[in-house]
Amino acid sequence: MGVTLKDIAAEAGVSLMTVSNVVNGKQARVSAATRERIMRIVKERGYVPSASARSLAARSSRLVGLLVPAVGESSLTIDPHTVEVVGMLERELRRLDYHLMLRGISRHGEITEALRSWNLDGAVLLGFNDVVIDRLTAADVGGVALVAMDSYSENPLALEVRSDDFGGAELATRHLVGLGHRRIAFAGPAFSATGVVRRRFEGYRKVLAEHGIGFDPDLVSEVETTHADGLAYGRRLPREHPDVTAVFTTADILAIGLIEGLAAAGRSVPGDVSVVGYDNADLAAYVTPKLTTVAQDLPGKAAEAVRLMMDRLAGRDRPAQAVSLDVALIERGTAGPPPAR
Amino acid sequence: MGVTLKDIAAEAGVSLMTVSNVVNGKQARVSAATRERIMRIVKERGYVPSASARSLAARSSRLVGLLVPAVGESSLTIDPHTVEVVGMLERELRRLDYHLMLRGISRHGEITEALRSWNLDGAVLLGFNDVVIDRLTAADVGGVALVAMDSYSENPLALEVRSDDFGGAELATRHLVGLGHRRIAFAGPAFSATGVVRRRFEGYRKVLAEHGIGFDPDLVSEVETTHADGLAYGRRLPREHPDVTAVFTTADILAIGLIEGLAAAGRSVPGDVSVVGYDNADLAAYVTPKLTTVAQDLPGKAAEAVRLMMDRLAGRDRPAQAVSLDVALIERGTAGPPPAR
DNA sequence: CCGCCAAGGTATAGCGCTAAACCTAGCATG
DNA sequence: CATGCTAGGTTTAGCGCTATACCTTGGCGG
Repeated sequence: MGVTLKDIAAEAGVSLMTVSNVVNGKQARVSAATRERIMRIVKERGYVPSASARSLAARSSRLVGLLVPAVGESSLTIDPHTVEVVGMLERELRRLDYHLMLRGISRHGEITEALRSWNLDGAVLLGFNDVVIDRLTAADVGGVALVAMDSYSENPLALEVRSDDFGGAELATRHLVGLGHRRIAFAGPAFSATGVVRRRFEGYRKVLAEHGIGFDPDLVSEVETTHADGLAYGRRLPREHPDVTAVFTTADILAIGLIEGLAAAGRSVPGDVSVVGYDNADLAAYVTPKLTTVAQDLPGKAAEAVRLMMDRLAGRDRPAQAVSLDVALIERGTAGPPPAR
Repeated sequence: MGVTLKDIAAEAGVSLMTVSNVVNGKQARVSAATRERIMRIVKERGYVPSASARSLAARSSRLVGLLVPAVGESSLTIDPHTVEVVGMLERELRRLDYHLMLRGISRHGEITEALRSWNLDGAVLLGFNDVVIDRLTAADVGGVALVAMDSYSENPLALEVRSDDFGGAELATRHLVGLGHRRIAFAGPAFSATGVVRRRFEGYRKVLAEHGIGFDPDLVSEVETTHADGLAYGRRLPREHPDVTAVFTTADILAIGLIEGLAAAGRSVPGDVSVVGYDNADLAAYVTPKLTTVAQDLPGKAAEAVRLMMDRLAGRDRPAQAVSLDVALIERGTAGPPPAR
């Protein structure tokens, strides 16, 4: 069916290797005239190299895995703010003539399997918690450039790209403190899920301490990153902690649920309670009032991931194996001064 | 580095083909005792088959492409409601032991290249307009099972999965008419982009006609599927057509922008103007008031796409090569009776 | 005039796997 | 006893490509 190197070689009256060299741009070995003749035939015949044959012979696949957790039989958990990163990764990699394989991972061993089976040159780990990354051993990932996103494992096998979560939390909390809030709650998922939440929590605590505000563990709530859980939290918050005037959350979707819950409990935002989200999802700008939130540098994240991976593939590792990207506070309508007593 | 069939064969004292047969579950050829011995060694040594070698030798890759338009150097255009479909596709395919390759397509020839280079068994075309699909010729796709999503090309080379766009529009428009609206505008992107919008438009027209409501082309506006364009449209609508009391839009995000624009122009939803969206995106439930919209069967879409593809791969094509999935109207808070005069 | 080198190739040997044809007991059958 | 069949393998011949070693020229310095 397909045109192969051999066909081209026969038509051009040269050896197969010469065609291979031309197709792969190995300039040194071929005269300009031959090269042009071959290229013309390649175009004419619509020759497309076989990636599997290449990968087999060259022991490099120019394939990068995009590994995403898949809980059991359920669908992939690509949250909306991750989608953008995926799109950007694909573009960057395509520019470098790499391809992306999307793979859900439900058991730990599947990471290894995917890497080995497809002979992946690299992989991006999206949304895995640090434990999974720490469990990867050198035996698992021989020679594969692994980039973990938003992890705080210090596993030297994995390159890491993340936002400055500590700094983002500082920004948000400082903003609330600056507006005059003193009873500021923290809502986010369990720490164990990923170091990200812990870093944000630590940023929050640090700012409280800086301003001499006593830390009250009661104001820290474990809330999943969903609208429903945010809603439930918002409903009970005024009852359980009527003195809370502001909430820092670790996700926009949670914040939006929270605001709806507060409304259901008769509290207005930002009149009675201020809310700050995290991620600056598109949707943050679509709700009313528009959400004050912390924005991550998504394009930067994708670009850094690719850069780190390419550096490792090229063997030029640099000292900094973990990159932390800047964040910014986006002030919109959900954070204001606390209500006058 | 990797363990190969040969290693296992040597250790088990059998030929390489026997191991291959065991690994691939070709029961007939191997005794149970041998099979178990081999499986044990396979487990012990952590053998993982090489996908490239398989794909080369077997002329089938168990790889499915997910082809998405990429405009020039820009990032992939996976809209949020598409992401869910992607996740579901991945899961379904993984269950069947297929893998997914995500690939942005910026030039027409790239579809062919991707198919051939990786020896894809199948591909899902996401978000391409009908023209692109019509341009695919048999030469391009020899033997590849192509499934186009949301297209209305009648190209026999492509299997097609879509929602009942005509019916969805009927549902929405009928709902508005039922509430008493007579001046109902239609807002969506240009028809040329995809047959989807045209089908929705036709559904809208049909219901108007059914109820003896004259069709006014002035009430049809070309608005891109973005918040910004919806906003702009909402701002100018009351000025240009003060008598319009309802708008049917082809996308939630557009509808949400529209509502904000109407508010800016001093019109309230649904008090002054009713709005119906399309897609039932998550965000439709997060805005205030919650958006009345048409829901598509996303899981069904993914499942049908995989089913059609597997049927074609197995050679059991059925007559219906295009599947149309049911839609449902989700009544929430943005559609009500027209204001009393 | 010889040795040597660079330029421009070619020949060979796989990469790891599978499809297909082939082999060989051992046993039942007519 | 020749025949055929089946179970349980083995052998052979690639799939399309790349790495590596090798082979020719012709030109040039010594």
